[in-house]
Amino acid sequence: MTDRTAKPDYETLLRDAGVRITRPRKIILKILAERDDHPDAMAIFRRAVKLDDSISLSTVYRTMKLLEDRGAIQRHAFEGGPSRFEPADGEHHDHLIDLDSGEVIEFHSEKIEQLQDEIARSLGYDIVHHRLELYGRKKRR
Amino acid sequence: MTDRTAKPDYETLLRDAGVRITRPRKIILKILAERDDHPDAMAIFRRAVKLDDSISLSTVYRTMKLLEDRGAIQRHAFEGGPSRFEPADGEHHDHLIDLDSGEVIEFHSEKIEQLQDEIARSLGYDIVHHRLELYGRKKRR
DNA sequence: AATGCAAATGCAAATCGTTTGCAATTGGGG
DNA sequence: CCCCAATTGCAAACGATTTGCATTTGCATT
Repeated sequence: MTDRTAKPDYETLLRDAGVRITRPRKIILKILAERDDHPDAMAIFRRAVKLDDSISLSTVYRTMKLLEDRGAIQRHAFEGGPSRFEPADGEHHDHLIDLDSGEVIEFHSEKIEQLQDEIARSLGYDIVHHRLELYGRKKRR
Repeated sequence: MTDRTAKPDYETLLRDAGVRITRPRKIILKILAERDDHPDAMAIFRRAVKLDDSISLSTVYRTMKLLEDRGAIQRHAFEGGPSRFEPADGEHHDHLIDLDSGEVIEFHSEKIEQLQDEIARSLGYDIVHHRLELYGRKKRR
């Protein structure tokens, strides 16, 4: 059976797509594979510099762009701050952002997805993509 | 009976809240009251200059900030472009953005709202606000 | 109607996140 | 191991928005 938790081997995938696997790209891919949060470009840059202090911020931005175009990562522009990224493996989900900590919690509701489709259809539109973000605070108990 | 389509008289409301009603602010309020789209700061500035060519873009930005803080308008950061605004009267709604024209269509789904609440609650959060945007294209028939 | 003064303005310069031009470096196919 | 286009680092440019500052202006007060 297929291991649904296995991360795709982007290094190979990208090389096969004609993308050069350079030192900076290797490092950024590694950081993305190991992260368990939703870092922004600067956070990725900081982590990258620890592994190779010659990496530049523009390369991080360029690489994020490249990975996004290739469908390897997703970019999220949560309100206020800079874009934050996450690998695009796994299934679609939406986000709950903790207003106090900035922490991002993922969730998914098939019901909501269906309702969105119905609404768009009834307005004469096909959904290309959507964005559902809940901004909240931990319930004090 | 109450006229549910009546726009609040922001001029009076603001003055009573200790905000000075200046020439630029009068003009911007007028533009907002008459608009039927979701203009960004530059669009509002362009319309304002026609009524008083001494208005500056920073005043538009400052006024949008002030109105937002006072709850008189809502700011929407749709993907890609600059923030766009709309008066905060009327009931809550979400947005469908036409990817080809940039046109914004408003909709509301009580069912989706309820589902959101349920989800946040089950995650231990209170929703402060949320953002639901559908990006789509007109169905070709 | 004239006065006083904090609030608001216009302008230009600064900021933030991100992109880009360019000369120097490098991956990886031949 | 050569070659050359792809990629890099750097610095400068970018678009949206904010800010410092000297000047103007609402408007509460005489």
